[in-house]
Amino acid sequence: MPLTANQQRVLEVLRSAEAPLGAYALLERLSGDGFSAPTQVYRALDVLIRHGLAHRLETLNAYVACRHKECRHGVTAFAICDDCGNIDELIDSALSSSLGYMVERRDFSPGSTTIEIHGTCSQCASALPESTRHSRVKP
Amino acid sequence: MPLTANQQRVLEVLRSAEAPLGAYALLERLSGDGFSAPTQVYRALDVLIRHGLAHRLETLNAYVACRHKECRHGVTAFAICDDCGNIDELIDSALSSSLGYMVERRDFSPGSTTIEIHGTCSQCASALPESTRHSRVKP
DNA sequence: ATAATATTGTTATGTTATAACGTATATATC
DNA sequence: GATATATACGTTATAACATAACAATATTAT
Repeated sequence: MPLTANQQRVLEVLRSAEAPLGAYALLERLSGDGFSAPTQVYRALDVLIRHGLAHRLETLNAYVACRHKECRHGVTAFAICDDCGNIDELIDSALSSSLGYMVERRDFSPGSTTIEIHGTCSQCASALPESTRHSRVKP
Repeated sequence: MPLTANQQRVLEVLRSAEAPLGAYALLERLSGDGFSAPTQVYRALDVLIRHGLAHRLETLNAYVACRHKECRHGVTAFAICDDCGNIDELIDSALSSSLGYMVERRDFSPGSTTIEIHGTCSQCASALPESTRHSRVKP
């Protein structure tokens, strides 16, 4: 399924970003490129997310490009480094199983699942002593 | 640790609610009781959440009282019924382990973790045939 | 070609959350 | 008790995030 010009542009900006971007941050980087209002960004994001090409991080109100070919897998967990803003997109079968069993035991029929783990990535942990570390994003 | 009057009131409203409440919904129910601005609600929520007496549901921008005595356990997952709005607060050691192994393998040092599972609870699933079901909250 | 579907740009508005300020009220420490 | 220190308070204003509604255009299928 082909993307429209606007959807392409939003995806490109997300892909070249080093950290998750909010909708208004995206808009800023796209203004002068035909984008002039938040609606346009949200619309493109909506399509990208439905196609598994981008993800919304609920705890940050921000968006990232999917790192995988396409994300139509089961459960995806996000490891979010509060220090450098880096996102790791984790797919783990043991985690999926645990979740599956847990909800099955409760007779709960799961739709979509959000998992976001805040913390410190290995690089930041080794680069900086605990005391001098500063949070770039909300914990 | 004792709660102030305002914090008590917010907690009471949350406890007597049947579904998660947004900050402005809380404010509405508390106006005429000394509350006149969102800041007051957010401040009380902040304390309640830090003390493990309430939780924020990131996918709903809403708040619930903790169902446990006090929630200073490890990871808590929320099963959110999109049909009736009911919240189930799940603590599962297998899930915690899976998460623990997963991040350990990546040398990620976890702080707080958010897990929210949208879907349909058992009551709603049996009460209504799939086709006639309507979503009360976002999926 | 024509109908049905999706996307576009624009304007306006709704919803959620925080900043900044001065005041008040507790909680310790002396 | 007096004094410092921490929190909590109410108020006003504004920031940040997201959607509604509309008319126009472009795409796709029949």
